[in-house]
This record gives sequence, C-alpha cells and structure tokens, in this order.
Amino acid sequence: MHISTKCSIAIHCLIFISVYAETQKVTSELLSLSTGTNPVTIRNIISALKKEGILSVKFGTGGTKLNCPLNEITLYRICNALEPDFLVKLIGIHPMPSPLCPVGKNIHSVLNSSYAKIREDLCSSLQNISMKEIMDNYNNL
Amino acid sequence: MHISTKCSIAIHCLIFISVYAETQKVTSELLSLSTGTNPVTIRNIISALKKEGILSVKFGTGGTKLNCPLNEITLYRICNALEPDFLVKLIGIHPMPSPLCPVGKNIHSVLNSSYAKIREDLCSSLQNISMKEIMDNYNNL
DNA sequence: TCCTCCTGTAAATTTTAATCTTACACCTAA
DNA sequence: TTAGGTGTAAGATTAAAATTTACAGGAGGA
Repeated sequence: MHISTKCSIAIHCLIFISVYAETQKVTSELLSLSTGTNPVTIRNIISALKKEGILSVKFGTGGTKLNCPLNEITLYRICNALEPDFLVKLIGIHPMPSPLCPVGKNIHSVLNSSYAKIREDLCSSLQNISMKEIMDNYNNL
Repeated sequence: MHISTKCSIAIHCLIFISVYAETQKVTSELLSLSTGTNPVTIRNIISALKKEGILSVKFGTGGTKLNCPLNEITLYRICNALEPDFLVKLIGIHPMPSPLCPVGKNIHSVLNSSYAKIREDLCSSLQNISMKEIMDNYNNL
C-alpha cells in the first residue's frame, strides 16, 4: 500500500549493475551485501525487473546485465514491474461504510473519481524520472 | 507509509458533517456507524482535523461542525492534519545499505533528490482537490 | 562426469505497522 | 446529578512486509 522500499532497492540494484556489470559478475549475493537486504528479496526484485525486460540474468552461472537504455527505465516502469497495481493500492479506502447511510452508500464512487486524478498525476510524475537522471545524479555527487 | 484509509474516513466524515450538521448532532458514534470504523478511530481523526482548524467540536455535549469553507479544505490539508510528514513516509527507502560500497554509501542522497520531485508533484496534486469538488461530485451522483 | 556456484520459487517464521478494543477522566446541558 | 459526549492512553488483535530456510534445476570448469 505504499511506494515500498522494494522500489528503492530496485534503483540501488540498477545503479550497481550499471556501474559494475561490465567488469564483474553481479550476483544476488553481491547486491544483497550492497543493499543490506537478504538475497531472496533481491532475487524476487531482479526477477520482476527481468519480466519487464529491464535487465537479463544469466541462467545457471549467474550474473545480471541491463537490457535497455537508462532513459527508457522510468520509475513508473520499475514500480509497475514490482507491483502491477501499485497505483490503486497506494491510496487506501475504508472497506465497510454503511450501505444504509446515503453517504456510506456512495462514498466509494465519490472517492474513486477524485483519487483517479491523483493516480494520474502521480503516474506522470513517475514517468518523468528515469534511471538516466538518477545515474547522472549519482555521477555528479 | 501510504495514503491511508484514515484519509478516506476523514473525507467521509466531512461529507457527512457537511450534509447533516445543520439538522442533527453529528457524534463520533454516528460517524462510526456510517463509516464502519470504531468510534475511537473517528475521534482521533476528528481531533486531528480540529487541530488544523477544519472543523470544531462542541465540548461536553458533543457534535461537530465545519469551521471553514469547503474550497479551503484541500486533500493536502487533510492528509497533513492526519499525519504531518505523510509525504516523507509515503516513499520508503531501504534503511541499511552498506557504507563500504560506493553505491550503498550514496544511495540515500541520490534517492532523496529524485524523490523530492515526486513529493512536490504529489503535493500540488493534493492541493488541487478540495472538499468543494468532492461535494459537487457527491451532489451530482 | 561431477562438483560448485548461481537462480527461481515456495513455505514458514519473524518483524513491523495499522487498527480496534477497553478503560477512564473530564465536560456540558437538561 | 445524571446521561450522553469528548479526549487520550495502553494493550490486544489483525494484516502486511520482510526474512529465513529449504530445495530443485541450469551452466561451466576441473
């Protein structure tokens, strides 16, 4: 129900891969050490990014490489890969308003039309940031 | 770490108050029935909205009324009243990257500059929606 | 061929956050 | 003075996220 730490871990991994994949084999173990997260979580995240076509993993022997240009990897794409309907889950709605009350009966439909706008805005905000800018940012530290 | 159901409950309460406060005493018990949430949660939410100046509560004998025009009650103000640093908490960052790794050492600062942009965008998105629009929406159902 | 290092994924456990429940002091108006 | 409210704290419950454990299966070097 939130933009989770999975997203920040994914970005961390992508920076790491972008910097080191040329010169060494980047395994889930290595990413686990760098991020401070356990290897299974890393493998799940990498697996989701792989399904989205963002990176590829060498089977058997291990190691991962980026699969598309940095500017095509937007935060929206990353979040979406990690959690397909994250935009819906991001904003919670109380589940059991009273159907006997005029307000309770209609609250879900009223909220949804306002919340749809917020989701759209957030969506374009996330689409406007890509790994390109984030890497530039990293390199200019 | 997300825009919680507390926000949707708050909106529900504000609609309810806006519709019924003229004609009856709106208590936490009543709001509890309409929202399907327990009265203590309602009282906590109402209390937060009161501190923000959004509504006022008649002490002792109970009942609550709106305290300012609908168009001045933006979603941002509501969210902020409920959870003062919700924008920061909304986006999680993995807490323990390795300080020994060049990526790990700098990831927080890199993420924060990108995330700041997202927070700003979301902030203006929430400021663009007020209870005025939401009530119009409710009335036109 | 076999052994080692890696991935992919499932299941159980632990941790953490959110929500609900219970409890009670205090206020106001009838 | 009593009935019906609010405000708030503390503990219990529930739900979600993350970690741990476990293991089958691929690739490549000895």
